[in-house]
Amino acid sequence: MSDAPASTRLASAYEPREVEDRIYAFWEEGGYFRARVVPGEAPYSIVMPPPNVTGELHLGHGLEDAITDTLVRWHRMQGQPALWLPGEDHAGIATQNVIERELLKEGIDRRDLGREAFAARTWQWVRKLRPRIYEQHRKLGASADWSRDVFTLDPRVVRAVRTTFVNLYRDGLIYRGLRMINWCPRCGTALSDLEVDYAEEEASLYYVRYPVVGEGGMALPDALSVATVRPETMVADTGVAVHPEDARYEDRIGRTVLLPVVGRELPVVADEAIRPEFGTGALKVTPGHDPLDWEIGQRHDLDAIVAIGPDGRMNEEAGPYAGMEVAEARAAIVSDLEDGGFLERTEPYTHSVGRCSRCDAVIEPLPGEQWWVAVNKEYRPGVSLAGAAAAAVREGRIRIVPARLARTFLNWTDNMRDWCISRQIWWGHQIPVWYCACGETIVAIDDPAACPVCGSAELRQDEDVLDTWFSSALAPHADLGWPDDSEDLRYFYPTTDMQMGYDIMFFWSARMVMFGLYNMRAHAPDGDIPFRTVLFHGLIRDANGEKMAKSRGNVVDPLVAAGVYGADAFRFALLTASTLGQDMKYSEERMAAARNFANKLWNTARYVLMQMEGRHIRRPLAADREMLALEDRWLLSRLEGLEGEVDSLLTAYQLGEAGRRIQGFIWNELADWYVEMSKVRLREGDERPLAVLAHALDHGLRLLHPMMPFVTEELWGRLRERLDGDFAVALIVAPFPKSAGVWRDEAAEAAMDHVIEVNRAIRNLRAEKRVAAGARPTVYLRAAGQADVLRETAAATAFTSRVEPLVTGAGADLPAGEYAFARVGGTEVALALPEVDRAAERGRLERELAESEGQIARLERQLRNERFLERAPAAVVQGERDRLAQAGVRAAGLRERIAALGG
RNA sequence: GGGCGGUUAGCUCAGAUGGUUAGAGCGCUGCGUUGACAUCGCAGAGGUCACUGGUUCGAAUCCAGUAUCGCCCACCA
Repeated sequence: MSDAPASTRLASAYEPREVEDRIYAFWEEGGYFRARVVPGEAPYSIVMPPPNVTGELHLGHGLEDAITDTLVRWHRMQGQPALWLPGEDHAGIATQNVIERELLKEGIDRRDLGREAFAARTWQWVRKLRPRIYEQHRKLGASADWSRDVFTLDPRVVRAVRTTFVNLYRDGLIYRGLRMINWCPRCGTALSDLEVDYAEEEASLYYVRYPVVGEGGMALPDALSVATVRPETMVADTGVAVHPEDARYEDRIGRTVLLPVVGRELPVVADEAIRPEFGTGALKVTPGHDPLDWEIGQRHDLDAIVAIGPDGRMNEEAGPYAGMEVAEARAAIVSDLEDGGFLERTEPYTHSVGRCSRCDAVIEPLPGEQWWVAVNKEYRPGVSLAGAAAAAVREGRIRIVPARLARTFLNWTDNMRDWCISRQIWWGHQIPVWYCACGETIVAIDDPAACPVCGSAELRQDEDVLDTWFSSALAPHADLGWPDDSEDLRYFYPTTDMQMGYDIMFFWSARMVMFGLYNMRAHAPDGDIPFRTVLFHGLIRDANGEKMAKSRGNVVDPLVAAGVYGADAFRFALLTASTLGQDMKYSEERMAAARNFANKLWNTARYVLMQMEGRHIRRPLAADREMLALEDRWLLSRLEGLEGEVDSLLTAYQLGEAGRRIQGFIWNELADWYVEMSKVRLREGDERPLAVLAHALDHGLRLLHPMMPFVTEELWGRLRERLDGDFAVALIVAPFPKSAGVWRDEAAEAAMDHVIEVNRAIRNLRAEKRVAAGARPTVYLRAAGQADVLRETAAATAFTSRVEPLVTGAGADLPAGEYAFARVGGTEVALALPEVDRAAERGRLERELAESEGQIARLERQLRNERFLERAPAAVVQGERDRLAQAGVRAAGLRERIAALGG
């Protein structure tokens, strides 16, 4: 791009398609994404939340790329070695489901294929998907270090996972245990609590009569009623429970009831967990199918019968109902209960039903042998996985943005329960545990060759794989090389920032903190945390506020949006659409607006470059300030103010606000005012604006580059050829502007504000009075304090407002004739008119007077308030006095003019 | 049952530590082809900042409460 001929004119509209690929290739060829280790320099590092290899990127990834790339580029431009570490996630259940669906299309069941072949097939898919994911990131301009790309099944990650597993196991933080689990019958695996989504669903509450058994096993006419939403689990009932202090059932405790239909005798036990006010106050206890019942069963030594199989069908324990789906069995049992006279009544009932977050199947609570992480067990005195994570946030070692989400984070870590990490699927990190026929269990990082006890080589590896989030939890340190003591790990860890949607706060951030602190604990107190700051962005919904989902058909492909509007526009639109932590609605209009901004920037640059054509420009020096015109000093002062604002906003992660301010400067100050004012001077041979234009464009492009990298790089490349000075070879590595404070000029800003307001007043009068567009009426500017300023900018006023301005003192007389009047501060604007509608003019002036008097009344009230005078800062009080004085002058002028118009 | 967020112009949203007459984009109205840009320019209309009370010289902003929409967490038979 730097070899573009200097005479090349820019197209009149920005064409992203002709720029983006070329610029991205230019960056890659320059190696700018590759982070170097520079001892002594503080690095910046951020790990990409690895997209699942299930498919293409969605809008959320687009937003993440925009956020991350902005931060990385900003730090890179500040000279820091900046690492954006990309990756992809194998996404166990999600990917397995995708492949299963693919196979199903070919009529193949994965079980017929076998584990090995299934994995081979899935690897094939991964090899196809990863390049597509890279391609998408590239289109969006992501300056990630692809040379360090990590896939969560890479051998080195496998080693990190196994090492973590073994260490946790040896510390007693991983154990195998029989517990109540969430079973997805569709996926055929256990799930963690987080992977179950609960939703209210309409159901029925069945009241069922359990006859009381008398002495000798005779059924009495007496019965005990229970209420249940799951009558099909009756076949696995092993007791009935009541509250110990429930007077209604006092005499039933310890007796026996008869399970209808099945005919089994069940003990009546007393348990504190029973809520006497619910239903009948008596609970049928089914330890095999309900978490609460499981606990009650444990306390009272009741058997756990499992009557629903892993496939979600009733099994042989269900007797006559065996083989039925749960719903079928429910209907059949209800019908049988009715026939037997056991069904007392049925009421409609709404309760929450858990469904698999991956496939939406209804979750069955089942007892199962699974691997667990003991999150609350201490591995050092007073330190547990969950406790350490909470402490890191409480103590401020890890900062959460927005801060309010720290409460949510802590609420989770403070109440965390053991984490079920084993999954009965094939795609993932197989658990590094081997069983020998002799009974020995081997837990090891490397595959063992033989049993250390009996020497047998006949070892069977545990068939389960780990929860995908187990490997994700290692992301920062494992991606940087842990368990090796790699140079990257030493230099880039702890990472600086982390960024993700708040929806995966618990899945990912909390677990990364737990495992980071555990695995890196030798580097405590400061080197153990996985990241210093974690940002949680909101979710992108569709234009109606609905969650985007493939099943709803409302997803927007980021590449399509970026293709239509340009990657820069896409990024800028998302960054400025909302604030961190807040959801946003996707809006085509916003995309178009951002596209228009890119085009505005393009054309502003086009103008500047055309003016510079054939010259070499020296940038303005603060020492020459007195040589510059008012608007020059104004623009440079505004620019420097902007640089300070952008710096503090980006430091505070207020990316959107920073973007809006840069846009405001470029469009409303540089393009709308400075460029317009420069035209007249340049035409008359005053070349001073060139240096100012070039400098403002240069810095504007630098400020905007992190958010809109393509168009800025393209333009900057053309600009640097014509600017003197020691320039970086590319904008991506050019220094980010820092406000040096040399150009701040409050007097110039105040003066230009006045000039702008005067011009606005003139144009307003023109429009109101319907002065013909081509007419150049005289305008008298009777100025009190700002006469010099108005004279200095008179040529610009003449040009931009299409008038002949005459600046006079405040008291100067006006030639006879008709005028339209306006007042701006100490300046009275009198626009000469061919004729005037007296009544209309009088009405307008009276409206203005009323407004002015209202303001005066308010200010006087304020200034009579002694407490205000006493307590408000002097500057504020003075400001109010000044305003009152101005309002007085304005009102007086209006009254004078109304009088002059006569009755 | 706990916790959190939203409520600001017709629409979508900004308003970081309380301080001019509350902003932007889109939309709307009027005018405009002045060689950077019609993906544009100029001007304009449009808001009791959800409501009530409080703190303060001063509140969209801080506090308490209310309404409403939404989200998260919790073993709601």
